Amino acid sequence: MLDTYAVIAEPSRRRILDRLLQSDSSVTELAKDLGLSQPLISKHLRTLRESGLVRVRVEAQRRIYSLDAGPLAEIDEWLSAYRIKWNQHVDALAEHLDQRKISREGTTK
Amino acid sequence: MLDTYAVIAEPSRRRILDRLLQSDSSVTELAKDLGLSQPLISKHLRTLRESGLVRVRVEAQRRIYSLDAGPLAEIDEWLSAYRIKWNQHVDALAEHLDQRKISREGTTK
DNA sequence: TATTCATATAACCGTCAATTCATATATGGA
DNA sequence: TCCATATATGAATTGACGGTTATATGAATA
Repeated sequence: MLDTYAVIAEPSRRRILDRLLQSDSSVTELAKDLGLSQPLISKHLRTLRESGLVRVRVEAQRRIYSLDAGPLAEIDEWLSAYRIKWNQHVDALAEHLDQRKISREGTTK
Repeated sequence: MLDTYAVIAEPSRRRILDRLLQSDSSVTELAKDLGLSQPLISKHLRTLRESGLVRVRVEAQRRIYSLDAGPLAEIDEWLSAYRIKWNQHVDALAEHLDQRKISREGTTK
């Protein structure tokens, strides 16, 4: 089973969470809203369920998924040790982004 | 190239960052402290470098790595939308506990 | 009951990252 | 110059994960 860090490393799963932040949703509704296949959504929801980030309730044939942000607190705690630091390094960040931009300008992608 | 979420999804890389939070360090020192092989540390450091989370300076034969927490701000921002949710959860829990407390206050027990 | 809707899951494939081993590069010191 | 130290990197392996297709399960409905 994936830990919370690995779970939110996946962009589609973050989109699912962002969507559930707005309102609870069924699987089909999520698939339609995010433009992803139903099996893929179901798979991601399984991962999210197993990591405790979403919960399900059954309504007739539908499964309604809702957000549980609790597990994200662990990451927030880990980040807190770094929060003091990044203000000190704003200049370095800007410089780094410039470097990345320059790197990408030579690529086909 | 991995994005910041993927970079910190790797436990060893988080350990490297945690280590660098204490003090700057050479590759060999990191390898020794974390009990990982030198090539592995170098590879993780490359990833961390490319994502802007660490910087290097050369001191004789050594490369001294230091932390740059800047990119973590992106994750912190993403989390901020959820922060209110787990506070709600905590509030709800606290309220629930308060209710129980109030209930008990009427009883002889 | 037959059918349709909603969801989960199995089987499979391709990709990609983590890890190890061996080696290259570069610096400092004898 | 020769050797040791410090680090990076290439090659190869392995395993895990995202995504698709096809199918199973089960509930609602005509």
